[in-house]
Amino acid sequence: MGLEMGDTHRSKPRSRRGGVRRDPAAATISRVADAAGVSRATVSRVMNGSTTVAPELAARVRAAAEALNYEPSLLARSLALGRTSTVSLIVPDLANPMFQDILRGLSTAAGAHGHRLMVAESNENAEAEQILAVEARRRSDGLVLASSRIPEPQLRALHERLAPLVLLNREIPGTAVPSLSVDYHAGIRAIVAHLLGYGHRRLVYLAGPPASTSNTDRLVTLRAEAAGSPGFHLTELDCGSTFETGHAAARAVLATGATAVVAFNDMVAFGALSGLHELGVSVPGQLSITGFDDIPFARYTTPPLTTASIPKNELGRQAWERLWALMSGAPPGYDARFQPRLLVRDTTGPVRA
Amino acid sequence: MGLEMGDTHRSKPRSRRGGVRRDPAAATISRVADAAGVSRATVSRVMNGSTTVAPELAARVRAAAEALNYEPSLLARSLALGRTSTVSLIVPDLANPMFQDILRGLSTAAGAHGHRLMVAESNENAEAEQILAVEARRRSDGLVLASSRIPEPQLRALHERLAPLVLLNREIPGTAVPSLSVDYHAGIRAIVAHLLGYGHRRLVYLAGPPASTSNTDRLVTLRAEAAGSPGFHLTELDCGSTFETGHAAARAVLATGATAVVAFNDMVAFGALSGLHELGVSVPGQLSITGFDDIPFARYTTPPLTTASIPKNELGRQAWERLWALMSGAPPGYDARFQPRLLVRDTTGPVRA
DNA sequence: CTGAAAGCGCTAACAT
DNA sequence: ATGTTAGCGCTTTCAG
Repeated sequence: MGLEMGDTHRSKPRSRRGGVRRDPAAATISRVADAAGVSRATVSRVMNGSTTVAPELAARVRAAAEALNYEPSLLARSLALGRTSTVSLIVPDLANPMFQDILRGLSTAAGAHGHRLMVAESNENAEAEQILAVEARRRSDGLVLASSRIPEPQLRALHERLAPLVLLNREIPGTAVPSLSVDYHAGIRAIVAHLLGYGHRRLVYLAGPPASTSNTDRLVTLRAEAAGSPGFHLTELDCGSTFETGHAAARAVLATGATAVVAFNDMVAFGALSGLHELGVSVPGQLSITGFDDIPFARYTTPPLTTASIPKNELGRQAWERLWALMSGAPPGYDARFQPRLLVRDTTGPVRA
Repeated sequence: MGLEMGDTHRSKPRSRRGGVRRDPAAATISRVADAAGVSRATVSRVMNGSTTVAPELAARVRAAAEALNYEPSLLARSLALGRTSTVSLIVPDLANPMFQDILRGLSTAAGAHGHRLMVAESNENAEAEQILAVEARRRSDGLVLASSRIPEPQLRALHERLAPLVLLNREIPGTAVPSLSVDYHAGIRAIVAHLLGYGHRRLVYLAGPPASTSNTDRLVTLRAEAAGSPGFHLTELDCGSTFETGHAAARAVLATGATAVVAFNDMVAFGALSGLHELGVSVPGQLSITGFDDIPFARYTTPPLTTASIPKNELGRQAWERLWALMSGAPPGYDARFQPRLLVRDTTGPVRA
């Protein structure tokens, strides 16, 4: 099949200057072209399935590629094409199932369109997140920021450099950055109404990370509700967003004398539940607990957790849709604010007489 | 500061051929060079912190870069350098906390060395995994395959194309591919001994995905133990690796008449626990249950799950070390097989009289 | 210390 | 239908 190597495409001697070739034996488009006795353009055409190549030539090219174990460099291809077919996602905490679900939704949707996903975790650190965001964006064609902890001014200053950008649980008012979020206000109202209906009047809120805007949302609504309902007493406890912080807060919760605890999210609720259990407190007998997010484990705890469910996977999926639209110059969909669905399970009950 | 634009570095007119520039206004090294009145080489030197540049020139370059909002193209840089500073991870199931922990360990370690992580999920599909693996590898400098479901022959055929490659919970005997794994045999033996000590003689194994080699390991040991202990009766139930499958298996578990269930992993154990709970079965009163992995939730279930703990984060961290060694031409560390630690919690107890 | 030029591997407009 | 060539944006050797 005449697969000998030549150098017909390199008029000047290859003097091993410039960039570093990793594997000197690696097959390149030029080698394949030489081996098949065609031009690189033809090889490129064949590799990309162009129909305008004579069957015989195409066969020769394929044989050469096969023989040389040729695999086009995606890097070079990306550079030439101006796109990487990769998008990035940044989350505050990979350990949180909530973000993992978003990750899955995004990964799946992007994958279905031939795109890969790059992930990075900011560890709840706003500084780190900014660096990561810029770098991640530079390595890919688009970026999704989930529950970004970046303060508004910085985010506002940054958003143009990050475009195409999609925000999850965050928005930049006055800009066209697509945003998908959850109506935490509504979720909290539903939780409070549920608790009030059971006769609870003394609630304690296990607050999440201060940089979390959704924590602020919850707080604002909680305070408003407390202010609006006579006899409704609210205590706020700084907590965090993890099992551990929820678990550690058990004793403090007890000390407040509250009859119901509204946890920042399911992880915290789960931790508190466990901590309370260790202290011999029965739930919901002595104390009611609510979570937020409805992570997969929530329905399997004992007792199953009352929580506000949000469409995590959908958030990821739709983030992809918005991003894809942005990347292809189409109009992104309208911003959406998903309404949480209250799932009354067994960690809440009537207040003890 | 003389930041006007010029075209001194383009002898031929830029006729907008070849590759597609995404953003025509984007700052490139050439523009910065022109603006600063220096060569691209100098800009490159400055951007990469070379000390051999005259302070005055360096300042001019920095000013120009700043003014133009210049950000070097990581893509072009990667092409020239021959490396992407990115590594990839492929897991069967992103929903499994076990893999998420590995992901975190790897992500953190890689990040600390200035590398980014790319993830893909094979959804327990061996075919998809092979495609993903090859592509992921082509986009990055190295690959980690976690609990790969790729059959041995294919994996063996593929491993050279995937190098630098590190395997987690999998190995290719006879090759030099670094492998980090868990001694499932030992873990299962510890679990069985624990159960036998409580007087259990009829066990049921909730089997994981058939393609999982670690499932095979568990099975082999379980059968050996059963064969070696008179009176020890083992039933095998095909199950899977998720909550749902564990939950769905509850009734079947009961039907076996076993007094203890050995679940493939914590997720399955958790699902079974929940399913049994719904059927009014008390654990460990009527039935004992064990998991495997010790995912974060395991200690928070009610009752807390008896399981075999494995160093998930460490697996990710060390995977990075091996990969990094491979990529830098250093000898990778020795293969390691971590010994699970049995964590006796409250889902196991004496067999009912 | 700086610049010129070759090179990384691929794509696509243009010409034949 | 195929080849030629310019170009993607950066790095690095070499010469001065």
